[in-house]
Amino acid sequence: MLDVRVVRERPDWVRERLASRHGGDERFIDDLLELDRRRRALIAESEGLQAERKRASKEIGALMGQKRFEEAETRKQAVRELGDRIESMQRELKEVEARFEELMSRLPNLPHESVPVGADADGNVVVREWGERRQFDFEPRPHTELCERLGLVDFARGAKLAGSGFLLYTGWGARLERALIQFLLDLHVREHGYTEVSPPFVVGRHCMFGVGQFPKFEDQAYAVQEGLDAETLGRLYLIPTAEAPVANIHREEILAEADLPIRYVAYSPCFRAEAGAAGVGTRGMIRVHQFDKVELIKVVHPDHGYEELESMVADAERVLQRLGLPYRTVLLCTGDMGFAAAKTYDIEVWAPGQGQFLEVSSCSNCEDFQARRMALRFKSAVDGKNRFPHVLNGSGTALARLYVALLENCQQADGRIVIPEPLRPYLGAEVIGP
RNA sequence: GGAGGGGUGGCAGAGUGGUCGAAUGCGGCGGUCUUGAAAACCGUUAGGGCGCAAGCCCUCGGGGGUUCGAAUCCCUCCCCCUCCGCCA
Repeated sequence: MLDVRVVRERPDWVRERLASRHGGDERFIDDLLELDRRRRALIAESEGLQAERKRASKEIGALMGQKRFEEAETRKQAVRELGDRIESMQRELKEVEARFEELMSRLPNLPHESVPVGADADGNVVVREWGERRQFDFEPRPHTELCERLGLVDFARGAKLAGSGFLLYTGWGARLERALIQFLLDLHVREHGYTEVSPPFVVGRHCMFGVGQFPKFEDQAYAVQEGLDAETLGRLYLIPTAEAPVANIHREEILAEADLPIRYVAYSPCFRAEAGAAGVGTRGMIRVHQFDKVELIKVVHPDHGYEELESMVADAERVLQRLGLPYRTVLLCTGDMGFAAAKTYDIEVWAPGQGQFLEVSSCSNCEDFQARRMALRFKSAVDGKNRFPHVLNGSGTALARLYVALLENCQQADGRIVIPEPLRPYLGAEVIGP
């Protein structure tokens, strides 16, 4: 959620910033400002009347105390009419406020000044590349083929169970997935100082709203229903990312400044309906309805939001460095960023079997956009005022695509997979294959 | 799922229709005293909104209602606790 005051004070600037994203949203600014004016006028007026009623009611109480009942009755009649006016005014205020909130909640965050302006992914900027792409003396196979040959993932039976886009890992395939999760969690906990949490894999809609998933992207979520009770449909949602529960941990709290920074790491499966994306890269494990992810979340002082973003990206990159997987880090342009983000870096790992880079991490500073939506504040040690912290999220990293890259990069001519050194203790093997 | 009890400020805990945004205690912060600390004493300490400001309004789990007036009465939803049933 944007700060209304900023919209009020610098509407042209806000319009320009919004237009630099995907565009279109800037046209709501005039409506928004009009609703804001109307809203404040109604508040001022109805509060004046409320003050009057409050005073009069106290007087009535005093008259009753003095047993001057007739005078009290006369006053009551007048105050009753006042009450009616207040009520109708507040009904109108409520409507105006609902429309105002609706508009506010659908406006995306404003891009940070350091974000390149661009319409789509073509405007993104590669900020660094790491690692040498391996030279193969044979044709590197795609992960799908490797998985099938080695019996790591049973795509057909996964689809049989839950439909296409759901994976059944088997044998060493399942063990490798588990080893990766463990490796990632340990890396971030032991070496990067994050606190491990294990959240619910479903959240209420208030949490989805808090991180900016709702209301705009409700069509992308899996809604849960309890048994046969249709009333309960939509009370809970399968999480699309651990960001949904973890970023909301301290919602509606006022933290002490000394509590900051807070750094959490969490493993969770992620569920994405991917409505409208049917047929787009649906083969294999690159785009699926359920995948595992280790997520990083930070809640930090606004003065340090951007240094914390840089260190978060470094933490995520370390994953690929340790595994020896070549990658590049991309600064997203205004047109390619997510709804809540003010600045985002994507990390893309090289997948030789695909002949392309795969996005395995997306690290964003959402500034106070989410904190506003979830009423997350901290008390400033300087002036005692309550302020909104910056909330950051980053994948550290997504598993399915990391898995793809690992298999494709580490494959041998005979089809075996040589496991990267740091992962061996977790897997309990150096090589997968016959 | 059934029966009962309960949600008040950072915490504990009063308040059952009026001057109550809320006693008191603890904790926190500031001060006095002290070489320093403790103790004692004094003061201070919820959130949100509107307003240039003075100030005003709202909030006692959420929403709705009764009333001139609601923390207090009614309805409803949510959450927590105890017991029973079922169950990983």
